[in-house]
Amino acid sequence: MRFMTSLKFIDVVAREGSIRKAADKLAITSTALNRRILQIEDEIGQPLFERLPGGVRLNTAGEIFVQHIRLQFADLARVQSQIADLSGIRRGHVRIASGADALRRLLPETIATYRASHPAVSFDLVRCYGDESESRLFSLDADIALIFAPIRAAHVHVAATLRQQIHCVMPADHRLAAREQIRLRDLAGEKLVLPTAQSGVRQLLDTGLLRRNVETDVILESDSFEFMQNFLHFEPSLFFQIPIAIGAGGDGPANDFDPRLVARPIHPDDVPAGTLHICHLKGRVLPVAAAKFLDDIITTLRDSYHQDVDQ
Amino acid sequence: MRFMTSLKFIDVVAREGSIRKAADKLAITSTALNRRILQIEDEIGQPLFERLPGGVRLNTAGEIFVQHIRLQFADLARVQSQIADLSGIRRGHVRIASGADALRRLLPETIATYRASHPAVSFDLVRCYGDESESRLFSLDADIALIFAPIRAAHVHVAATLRQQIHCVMPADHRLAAREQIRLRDLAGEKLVLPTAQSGVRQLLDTGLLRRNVETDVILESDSFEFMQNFLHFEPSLFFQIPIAIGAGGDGPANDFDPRLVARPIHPDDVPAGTLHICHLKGRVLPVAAAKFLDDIITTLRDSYHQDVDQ
DNA sequence: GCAAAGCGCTGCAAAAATTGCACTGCTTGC
DNA sequence: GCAAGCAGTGCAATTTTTGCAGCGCTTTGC
Repeated sequence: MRFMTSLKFIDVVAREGSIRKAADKLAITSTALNRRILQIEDEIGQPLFERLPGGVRLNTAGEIFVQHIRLQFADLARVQSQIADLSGIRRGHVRIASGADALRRLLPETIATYRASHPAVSFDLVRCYGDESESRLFSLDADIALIFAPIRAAHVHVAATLRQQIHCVMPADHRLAAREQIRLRDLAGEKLVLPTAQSGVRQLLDTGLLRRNVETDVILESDSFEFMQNFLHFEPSLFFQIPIAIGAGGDGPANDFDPRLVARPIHPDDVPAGTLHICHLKGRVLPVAAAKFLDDIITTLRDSYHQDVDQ
Repeated sequence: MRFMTSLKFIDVVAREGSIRKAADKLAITSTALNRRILQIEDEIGQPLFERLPGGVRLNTAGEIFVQHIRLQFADLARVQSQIADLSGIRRGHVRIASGADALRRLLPETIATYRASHPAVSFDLVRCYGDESESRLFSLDADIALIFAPIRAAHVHVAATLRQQIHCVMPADHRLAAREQIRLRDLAGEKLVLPTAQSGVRQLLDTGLLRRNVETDVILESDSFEFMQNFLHFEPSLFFQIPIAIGAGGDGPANDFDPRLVARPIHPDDVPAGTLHICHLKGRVLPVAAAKFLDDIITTLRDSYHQDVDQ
């Protein structure tokens, strides 16, 4: 897209924070890039960047303009996929930002199903915590975000929510495995494996544990659910998940939760249920492929996971 | 805006329906323009125009793309005015499409009041009928439309509505001037001066007259309310207006309705009240100036005209 | 029925722009 | 106080865009 290059250049400079670095990335000389930026600033009538000793940074006008640029790119992509649709090709690209919770089963399954009927649609999946997911929506680097945490920013539109009770995962022969529900006081003295502090699961757990003053033994902290689950086979301990991450509740053939492990819900009086938010940027027209995929996620949750989905 | 020229060119070609005509308008050669269009079609991967013997016409892909282009231009204008706002200049431009009804008092008064506090904001006013107003919103040639007629297109967002009973305007010494309300049967044999068939007032009147089979004498048809009002001084006859067009109801000093004429409402059982719609394009973020002006119109109607405004 | 006019499109040379190189002035970090 | 890294500038090379002349085509008018 020749007519978008100057705009793309500005976007990259804004991201890199330096004209020279951006020029490197764009495979042109810094002088050419510099002049393009000066020219556009001239056309706008105001500088878009502050010149700092170590590079450049967007000023307020630049922030506004770059946001406009990113929206243009996203909208152009939408228009292109819409035009491609006309010739029956049905191609497109969907960019998702998701917490680790949805990576075990929900997203792999939904994406595979979607691609079965639309093989020309490609996907981008970035695993990140709630705050980054939100900012990815805002910078239009993601079309859809799955966030298991409270939503902070006003620019996020929540298309659907799903209540999830935190479960305690343990070896099948653990003394707590006999219980139907776990109380927090049961965890006293137990060895815990916890997700990092940024995780929504951890935040919910922490408030419960702090309030009740339960003395626990946190032996491991990780941002990888897979690692934590594997760890349990080597040192008996407890870790925590939400149902969609466990894969329980799904009725497909691939309920792949490890048979040597069991999951028991924590009593809702101790730790309240959290909310999985399925979101996109407020006021944005999603590309056809992304809009359709968003529908698919919600349908999958309702039909296959038998979960109450609020829309 | 150098980086928008190619897009502007496509927009103009689409409007002109011919590359050569568009090239004339843009003050370049048709060959240069032609090649720019071929290049963009190449980048899009599909033709945007059908080549006809007498010129070119947008195909479906082109329709989608041109709509995108126009939105970009409108959004760029919004961004620019937002950036200008930062430096405290508060400039901007508001484009209005309105029926003749709002031209007597509502728009002059509201625009003047607005400009008193924002002297750097300029206005564009195009007088047109409902259908054209709607298409102007769609082609982003207008930010705001005032339409006294039913809304047809789905892409129009109605920000506020105002019920308006049609009034019959006549010389003060007319035999009907004594009545508080006019019935359609009173009009039998009267000489009528009517707005053109495209006008909302005319459409409402026609359905009433047809249903009741009233025999009338239409001596004049015009699209100019001013002309029709002046005509009444030379040949006693009846013409029709809605309150905001008469200027009645306003409590400002400029109730400029001609003292030699009087207006009497038509009985609502004969001709139902019509609706004035104040609209903008659905899903569009209006430029700051336009958004503020839209608020002002609604406030003026509510406060100064004491009209019930539905939002 | 045939010429004239109008249309989109192409080869080629001129004009205009963008780019890269060498270099300046500036600040920061060691 | 000197090297390194930054944005910006003059100038020549390069790439892109433009204009001219002309082609093939269809419609219009006599």
